[in-house]
Amino acid sequence: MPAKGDRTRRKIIHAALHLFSVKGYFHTSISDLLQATALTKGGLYGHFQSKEDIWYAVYDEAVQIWRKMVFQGMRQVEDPLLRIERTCDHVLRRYLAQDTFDGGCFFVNMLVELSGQSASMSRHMLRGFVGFARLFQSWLVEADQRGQLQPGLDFKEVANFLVIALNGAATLYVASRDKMVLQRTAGQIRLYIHQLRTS
Amino acid sequence: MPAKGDRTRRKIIHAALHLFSVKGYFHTSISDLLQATALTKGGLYGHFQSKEDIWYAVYDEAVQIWRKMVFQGMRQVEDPLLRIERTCDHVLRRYLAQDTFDGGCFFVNMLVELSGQSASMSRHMLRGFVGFARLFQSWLVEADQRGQLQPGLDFKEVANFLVIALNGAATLYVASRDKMVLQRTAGQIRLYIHQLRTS
DNA sequence: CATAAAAAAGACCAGTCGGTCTTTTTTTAA
DNA sequence: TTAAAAAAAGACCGACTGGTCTTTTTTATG
Repeated sequence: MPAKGDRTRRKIIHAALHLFSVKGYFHTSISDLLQATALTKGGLYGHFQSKEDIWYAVYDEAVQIWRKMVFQGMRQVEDPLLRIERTCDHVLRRYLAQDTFDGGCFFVNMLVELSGQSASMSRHMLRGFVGFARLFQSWLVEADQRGQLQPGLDFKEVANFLVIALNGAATLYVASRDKMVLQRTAGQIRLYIHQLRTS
Repeated sequence: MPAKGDRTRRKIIHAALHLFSVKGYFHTSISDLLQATALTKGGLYGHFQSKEDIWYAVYDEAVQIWRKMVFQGMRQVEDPLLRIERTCDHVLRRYLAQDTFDGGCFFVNMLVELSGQSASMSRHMLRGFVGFARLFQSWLVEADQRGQLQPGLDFKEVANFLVIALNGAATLYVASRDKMVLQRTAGQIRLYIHQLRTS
């Protein structure tokens, strides 16, 4: 079983993850990738068929890292509303504030850049965002079954709004590099979630 | 007074505004611009010194259009909280939902794409976003002076959160093209603002 | 209508783009 | 240690990048 190839492949993926995050997909050239990996064209194209191919591998890797950061220890949190609050907090104060990928949020950056450019790539990402919203929605349903929620709430709308707030924070943070943006957002999201509770 | 030149200049700006919105700044080539304006290099570079020059002109134009759409009739609204609500609604249901520039929100798209690429361009835009947040903040102060707000609110934080929510809606809308995203966000923002009121 | 100035044309530039292909080197396993 | 396979090298490709510059055409004005 060849081991060297896997290592190189991973090296490419991580270099690309960093570059795509910071420079964007289109503005990252193959030469940038070659420089970052100390490879040549032959070396790189032996592992991937195309730039787009690299992107899909990068996306998968990014999802794995993101999941690990954001949902860590979340199974033990029994209160579903607290789980939502903590998850949002992890997105803002861990994933974003610790500059996991540099260049802000890989997913939001790519979503904005690739929408209208590559139908398949943006569809791919959109599925991720929708899945995230649906997870929040299921936790809201869970909270409702426990009688924790105010009556008359539209769960889908609330879940959507949370994802949107996180996305918005990522856009403003990437430009300002001001961690206050993240803290303020975390504060308001907590407030918002508290107001969903039965008073 | 030459009139033809101005018309061509405007034609370039509008074509670029559309292309930058849909394809992004880097992914829009000068040839794209030439094709869209039916000009040649000589014609285009007679009006602008560089691609970046075009961008700055496009930005100014975009701001003008955005302002007109979003703040229309807002001076007559005396209740500052209602003014905030209406402005957010205009951003979502007019500016975004009517696909003013195609490709979602020009400002958010550019902010994400150009952050970390061009310090001057992203600083330029960031100033716009900060100004928008400050406007909300001043309206919140106004509302507070009228005794309309709950005690203990952080105006800066609230203003920031509103801008962030609008930004987030733009990112999700550009990818999904689902107007429900905008309606849901409008609903939640209204709810959020209502909860700021003295109960 | 003539003329000066503005506008547009388009050939040209060096550099870069993503990608291919043959050759060489390195790694792996017998 | 050697042979097969995997990995990497790097020359090469056509297309395209943003931008310059001289020439031609169009426009506005006396």
